[in-house]
Amino acid sequence: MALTAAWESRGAAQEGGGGGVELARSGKGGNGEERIRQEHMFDKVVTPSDVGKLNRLVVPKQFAERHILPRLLGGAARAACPGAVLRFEDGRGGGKAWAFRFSYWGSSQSYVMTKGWSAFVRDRRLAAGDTVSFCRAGARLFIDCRRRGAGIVASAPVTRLLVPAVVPRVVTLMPQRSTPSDERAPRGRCVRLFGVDLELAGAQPLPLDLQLALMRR
Amino acid sequence: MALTAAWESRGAAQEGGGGGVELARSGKGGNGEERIRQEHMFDKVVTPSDVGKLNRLVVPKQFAERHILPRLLGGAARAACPGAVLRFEDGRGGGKAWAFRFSYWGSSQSYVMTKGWSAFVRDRRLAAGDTVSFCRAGARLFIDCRRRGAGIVASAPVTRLLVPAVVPRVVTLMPQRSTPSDERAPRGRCVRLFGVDLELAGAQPLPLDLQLALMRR
DNA sequence: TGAAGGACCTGTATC
DNA sequence: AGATACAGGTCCTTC
Repeated sequence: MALTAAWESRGAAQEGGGGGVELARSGKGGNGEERIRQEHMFDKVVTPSDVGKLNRLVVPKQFAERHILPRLLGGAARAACPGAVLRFEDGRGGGKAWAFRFSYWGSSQSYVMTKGWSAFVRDRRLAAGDTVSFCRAGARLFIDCRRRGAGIVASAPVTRLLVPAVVPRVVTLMPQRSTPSDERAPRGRCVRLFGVDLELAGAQPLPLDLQLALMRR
Repeated sequence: MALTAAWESRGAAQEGGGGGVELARSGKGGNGEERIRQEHMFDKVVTPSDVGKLNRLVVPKQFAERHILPRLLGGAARAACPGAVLRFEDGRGGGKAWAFRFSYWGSSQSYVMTKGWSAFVRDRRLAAGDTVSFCRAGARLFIDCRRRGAGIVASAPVTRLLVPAVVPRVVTLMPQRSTPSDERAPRGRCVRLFGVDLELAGAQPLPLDLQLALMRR
């Protein structure tokens, strides 16, 4: 089965288009630096199940059907793509990337990211109440997260501007976890999300920006 | 886990050789009676999953690769035989036989018996902690089981002798199940296992002793 | 409809 | 410490 479909830029990639964000990051600079026009796709405040033993993230149907499915097989629907793999670059930069199997569970009529998801949860120490955020820049996908309480109210329309680098602290309604914070990404950095250009640490720009690989069978 | 003997008569099939067992059973006699030289292959103390809803028995890799795979397709390995059916005669005699689908699950890199296994579990009222025992005699395969606590210490070398007809009771470390014992095969008979000749009740000697049928795909 | 079967996945223990 | 084995799960199709 050929999953060719281009995730291509329909709006944001047009110059000066609608929701694109273009910022330069003055970071480690060098030849790895690159301007990236990013478009926010969606946030989700993860549930206990999303970060628990079920090893899956339920993807809101709207997001799945509006942003992911149309790109798979050029509009062919559920049955056609039983097991696609989506590759997301780490929103913090550093060249790390995450691959998630994206599929539809007919029994619960929901879209999920399964294989690979638990690794992200572990690595980022994601906990219930935290927010994962998905973004794209052209054909490249990005994922990042922020802690609960570090929130930005995400009520803006699709392809909105991303979070500012500095945000007001809000009241924490849920008890803080016991995990030592120094084991996590610093909160300031986490909040920054996709609002800035990503530093490309690796030399090569990762040949496959959006890797849609059908898994065996 | 003691993974013992070669499938082939390396020692046992030679006359008077090492591990072969040859006993006459004076039972129902008649023309169905037959002497069978049996060679023990392997035991497994079944886990809750092996007898639960998963409907599969995980076959220890060593046993699968050393005793089963070489016989399938003349040594062709995993990819070549994705779904074979192994036929085992019931170790208690009576002409009953069990067919199990034998396959390899690449995702967990483990060998399993699937289709047909749950029927055996039900029929023999196999429970976690019980032991299933696989044996062969020439090209014929046999399966039997014994209750936990009725154990024989299986620490003998390859192609060891099988269990004696009478064994000392050993201390039962695990609590006895509540299942009434009269619903099961008598313990004495069960313990006997393959240590005696099998009575062939059926008229025809079952045309295919070792049935290796490749299934679809 | 439900149970069985088939393929897939993952954490844990172990080597 | 990385790789492996496997116990215990998932969903989904078939019957």
